[in-house]
Amino acid sequence: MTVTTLDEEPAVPATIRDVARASGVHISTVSRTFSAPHLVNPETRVRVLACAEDLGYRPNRAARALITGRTHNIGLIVADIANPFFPPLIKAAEGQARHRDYHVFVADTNEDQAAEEELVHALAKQVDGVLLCSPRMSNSLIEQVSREVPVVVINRQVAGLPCVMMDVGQGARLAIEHLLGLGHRRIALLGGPRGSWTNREIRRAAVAAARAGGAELTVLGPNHPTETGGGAVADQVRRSGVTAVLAYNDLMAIGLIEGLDALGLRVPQDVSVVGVDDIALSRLTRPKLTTVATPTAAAGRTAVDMLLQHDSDAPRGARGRGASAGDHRTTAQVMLQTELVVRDSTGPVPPPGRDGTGA
Amino acid sequence: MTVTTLDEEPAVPATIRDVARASGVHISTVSRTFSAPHLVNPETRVRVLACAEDLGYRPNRAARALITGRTHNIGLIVADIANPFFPPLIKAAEGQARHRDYHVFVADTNEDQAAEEELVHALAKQVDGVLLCSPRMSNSLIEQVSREVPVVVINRQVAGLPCVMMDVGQGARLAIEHLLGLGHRRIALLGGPRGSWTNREIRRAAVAAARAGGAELTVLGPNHPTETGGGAVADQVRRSGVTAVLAYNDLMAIGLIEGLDALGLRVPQDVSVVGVDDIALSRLTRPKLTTVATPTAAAGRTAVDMLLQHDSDAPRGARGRGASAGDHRTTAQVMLQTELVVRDSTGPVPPPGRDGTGA
DNA sequence: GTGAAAGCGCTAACAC
DNA sequence: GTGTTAGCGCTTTCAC
Repeated sequence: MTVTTLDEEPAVPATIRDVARASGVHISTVSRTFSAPHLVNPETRVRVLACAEDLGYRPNRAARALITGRTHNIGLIVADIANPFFPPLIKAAEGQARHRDYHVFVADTNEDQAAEEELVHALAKQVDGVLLCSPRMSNSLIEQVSREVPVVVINRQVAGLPCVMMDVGQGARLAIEHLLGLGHRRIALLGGPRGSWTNREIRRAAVAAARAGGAELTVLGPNHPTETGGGAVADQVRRSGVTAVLAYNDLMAIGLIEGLDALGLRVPQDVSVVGVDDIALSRLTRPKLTTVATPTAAAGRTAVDMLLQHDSDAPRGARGRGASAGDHRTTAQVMLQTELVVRDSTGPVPPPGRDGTGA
Repeated sequence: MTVTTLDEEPAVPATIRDVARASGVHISTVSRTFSAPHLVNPETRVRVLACAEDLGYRPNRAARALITGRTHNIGLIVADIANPFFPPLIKAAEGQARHRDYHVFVADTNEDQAAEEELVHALAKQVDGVLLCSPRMSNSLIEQVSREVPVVVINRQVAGLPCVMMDVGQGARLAIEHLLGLGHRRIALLGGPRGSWTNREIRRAAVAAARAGGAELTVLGPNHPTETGGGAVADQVRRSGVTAVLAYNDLMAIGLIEGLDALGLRVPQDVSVVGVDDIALSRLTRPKLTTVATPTAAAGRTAVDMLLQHDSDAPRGARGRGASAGDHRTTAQVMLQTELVVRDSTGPVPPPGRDGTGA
């Protein structure tokens, strides 16, 4: 009358108890076989392992996490996975995490602040830490989140929290100086999304560099940081009469070039355009894009390292209560260098009066 | 001598017990307040909710999953997140999942079959189902995985498993017919990665269409499905003397165009090139790419729907043992239509002897 | 080296 | 409508 388990494929995953029963030991011995093999008699170990293999047993990481407090997962929240800026960062983070036996869960917020907040809370208990990439949240919200789960912020500076930044300010300065060197004196800055730290940094540096060079800088924006967003301002750029544009990112720069093209303006003959990011795409368009290269892969790796630096520490939550998310970890702030890559989308300032905009 | 919890920010996340203590009810009442609010007295409910809010309590989804058997997460495994083909699919899947109160965890396998297998196992217990996108695994491995966790396969046909496919075969046929119509009779097919179902479908259809049109089809490959992979065969294409190429995907097509350009061959004047996927990028290159558009967003949405169609069913594993991963769900197989988008990378066959390759 | 027992945070019968 | 109890799959003292 009892239902016996036949030697078939398991309809339901085997648990630690099934393995214990099959190998004739207590469940704690099975547990040890997987989490502390050296504590178990070699003979017992091979027997247990054989039975486990046989039953297709795999430790349930979620159950383990409930007691150890460590899931061996890390969360990575990005604004827009379709923006080619992010994938290299994601891949680098995944690679680095894998080396340390961690898995990365990626979540996309669609550039939406509310989604961002909701996601980070949903992830909080399922991961040992979260990489917040280019967050659009307010600083205070980020701080609040960081009390719930360890956080490393990428592409933003938040006091008291570990941050990995790329020096886009320096990059923007180099870009402006490059344009000044080509003779440009009327320059536009294509602003990015509201709430973006990167955007603020670029603007601050660009404004300063332009002023220092005696150039006039027009700020256009905020804009959606996509090709569409860049294309949408082409007409505005034309009317503004500038001879050069620094865009918030490559996608916008490329969209702008397309848009200008449709209006009959050539890049770089009529207008010079500089992007930021150096996404793979920027080498594939015609003209190839002059841009500020950001070390995205390095940022991903560094962020993972910073998050996992206390890997061997006491667990958070559960048994090992005490270690608050943010405290006692060195809250290092790392600034990675950027560089200007000059390609074909920038050129000498056109002779005055060359098109209808006057000079 | 006892450490009392002060009214400070929680150093450790509040549990259901903390809320119970604070609101003077039993933990099961707190539980009900969150998972079945209608079963609890409105007055009690508001009190509990207030305390919960106060303590910053959030139900631990992992602990809940342990008992309900449902995590409200779904896993999405892709070959290469940096391939622009995937992000639209990912975003669509995420959007659809969110509507049903599910979260999507994305994992990247780096086109590596072993990583793919490892990842799917690691994910299995943390999600209610897995979307296997363009898997490189063998069919038998996929079937094995599907006994561990519900699976929906995207971009591949596996007997007995729910699949969402895009009819790239039809697309390839249209592409070849388009080239035939332009007078091309010597055509190359740039093969994609080994183990790709899409690759096999394209080849099968292209070979058939070419034969039917009396054209000669040279198959080149397998190749890595990236720009680099496409650029690497440019010389081979030139030497083969073909006048048109159908590439496994847009990335390879774009890489090939770059490579041909470097060899002094113009597209489409000297060689016509067709891609597959219609990634956003294909509209941004010069020449704009003629390509087979695949409904990636629809595929993502459909796959989520298929995975979640038994949403309200008994839980898998845990208490509700019995429902095996793959059984009793309608294993529908959906084939989504594709279409040919003609842009600027294809043109009439060049006059014979136009370049050194002869005719 | 191994077993017994407690318990992680939570839900789900079942009483009352 | 609420409390009691058992237990999800696992780890971790503590004995022996």
